Amino acid sequence: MELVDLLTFSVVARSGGITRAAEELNTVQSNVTQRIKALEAEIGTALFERHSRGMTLTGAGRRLFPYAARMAALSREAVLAARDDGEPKGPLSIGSMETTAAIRLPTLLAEFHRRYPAVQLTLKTATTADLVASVLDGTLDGAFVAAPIDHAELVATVAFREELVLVAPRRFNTLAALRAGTAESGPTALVFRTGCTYRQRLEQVFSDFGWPSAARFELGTLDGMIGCVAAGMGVSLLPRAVVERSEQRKEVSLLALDAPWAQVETLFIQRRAAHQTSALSGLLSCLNGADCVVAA
Amino acid sequence: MELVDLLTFSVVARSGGITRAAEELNTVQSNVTQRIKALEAEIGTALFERHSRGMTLTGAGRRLFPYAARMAALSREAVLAARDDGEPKGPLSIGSMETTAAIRLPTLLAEFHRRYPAVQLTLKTATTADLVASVLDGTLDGAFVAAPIDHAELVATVAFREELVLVAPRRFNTLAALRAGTAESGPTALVFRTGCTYRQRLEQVFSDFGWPSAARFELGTLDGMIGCVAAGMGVSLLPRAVVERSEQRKEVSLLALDAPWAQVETLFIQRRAAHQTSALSGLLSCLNGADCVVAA
DNA sequence: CCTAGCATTCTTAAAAAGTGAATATTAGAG
DNA sequence: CTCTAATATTCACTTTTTAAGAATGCTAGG
Repeated sequence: MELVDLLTFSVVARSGGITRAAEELNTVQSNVTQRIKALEAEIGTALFERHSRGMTLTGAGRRLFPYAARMAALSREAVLAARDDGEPKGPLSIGSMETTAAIRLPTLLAEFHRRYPAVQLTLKTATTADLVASVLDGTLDGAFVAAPIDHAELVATVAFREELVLVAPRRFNTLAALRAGTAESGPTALVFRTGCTYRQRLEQVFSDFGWPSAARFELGTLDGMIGCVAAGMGVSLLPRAVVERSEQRKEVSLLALDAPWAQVETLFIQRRAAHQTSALSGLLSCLNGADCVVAA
Repeated sequence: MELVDLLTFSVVARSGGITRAAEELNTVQSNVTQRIKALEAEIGTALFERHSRGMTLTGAGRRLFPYAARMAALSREAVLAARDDGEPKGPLSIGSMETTAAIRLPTLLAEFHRRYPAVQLTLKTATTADLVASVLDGTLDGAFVAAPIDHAELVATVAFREELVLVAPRRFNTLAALRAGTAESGPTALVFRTGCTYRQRLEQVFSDFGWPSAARFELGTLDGMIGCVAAGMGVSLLPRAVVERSEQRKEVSLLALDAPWAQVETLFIQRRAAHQTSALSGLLSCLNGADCVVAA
């Protein structure tokens, strides 16, 4: 059994047919058929059920499938480990939640690139659940996700601790004032896109305040959001560090929340079993060394 | 990079030379040379340092080496997982300490074989340290070893709890009598071969009794040992369950020890990451179901 | 009862891997 | 210092494996 066979198997299983798989693998049907047949002969069981509109996995195929992915990931890792002579270089795939990417990573990654210019870093932004899955299957070397993460295969370290504050128009300088000065259903919530943890948190907070059905306004950029708050359009929930400058410029009010609402941790996760590349070590040293962890 | 290449690499690394590796792989030198060269080209680094009397691994080679073993183990496991349809069958490699193999396993394995005749079980006996290593590298599916085992990659379950008792000649019916009736340096210790946990324990007990330099007499069989004790040759340390019959036949005295000396656990260990074969599940169900766990 | 989409089979061409002899390199013996 | 034995490498050649393309067979859906 060779890795090519497993790759072929994997693609056929995913695409559900020899023809589609052949296309994806840039080869012809007959070739794929032979590979699958050889694999089935070697293992001694049918891996697919054939029907006229494609193939589906048998029980044996379903059991084999995860191994194909693991073997592929392991072989990739092996090559990287062999190449990795301690000098951070080569590819490094990192994932991040949207907000962290927007707020925290620019400075971190700039520092990282300054220190280790030979690393080709790619950043993928997605939701926490997606990122966890990607790290687990080896697509990503690591990711910044929202706490809590509790998975036996993952190692998590606290990357950032944020204090979330309500960002309100200047005229509301206390929570009481905000409550008094807005409609029954609450102020408009200015939020990032769905899947963002801060957004979920804001919705919890609003619910706790008795504003479960407050209006939502979705924005894509941090500056836009602060601008909208300053213009009196609504309130938002953001890390204090990010909006402190805006407060000092007297554009907005920052309203502190009770600890359970305010505390939020961003974790950096990586696979427990994986070899830690020098590039990844470099990133972690940037994380720790570059004073990026903001105390709550 | 294919699995064959990694196997070739692995053998060359282990044997330290192309010629020896070629022999082991049943092929010719030139072939191995080509494979290694191709692998090095693909990875982009030299994996071996060539000198006139063979080859040794470079840094990159040393980093790659463990992956070769892991990939091989994973591919073996993949095939077994695919073949395993829930009906215990096929090969199952189990390790055990000598003593456990002699004392506990016969009934357990008989029951196991009765229930699952399609499983081809092989039993390897060795020391705990060896067994742990074998389980970790995938050579064994599981092993019975002496507690404590604390390794992140292993899962351990208590298989047997034994009460160890001093087995003494019939005339010593108390510990005091034994102390009084033997020489200053203590009685002869009848022990299994080195590496056996009960032997270590007996040596600790003797040391605690002030007999650090008592004579040792090494025996290979349990019956021989009991016979020697009965003949008044010395004392031994064995699980109570094993020697109870001998006591009832008034051949020997059983002298209980204080709890810390008497308690000993036999663990069954398996790799955490590994797929649990049906055969292995079957063995575990025998362990739990067959009332093999003797309460302390 | 066709037809379109799919898997399989077969033949042939190409690529890869294996073989064996020749060659180069070097440590150690004489 | 030279020779020898052990070793890796190179090269020409053979065998095996794999890929490609055409042809065949199967089946659901119109």
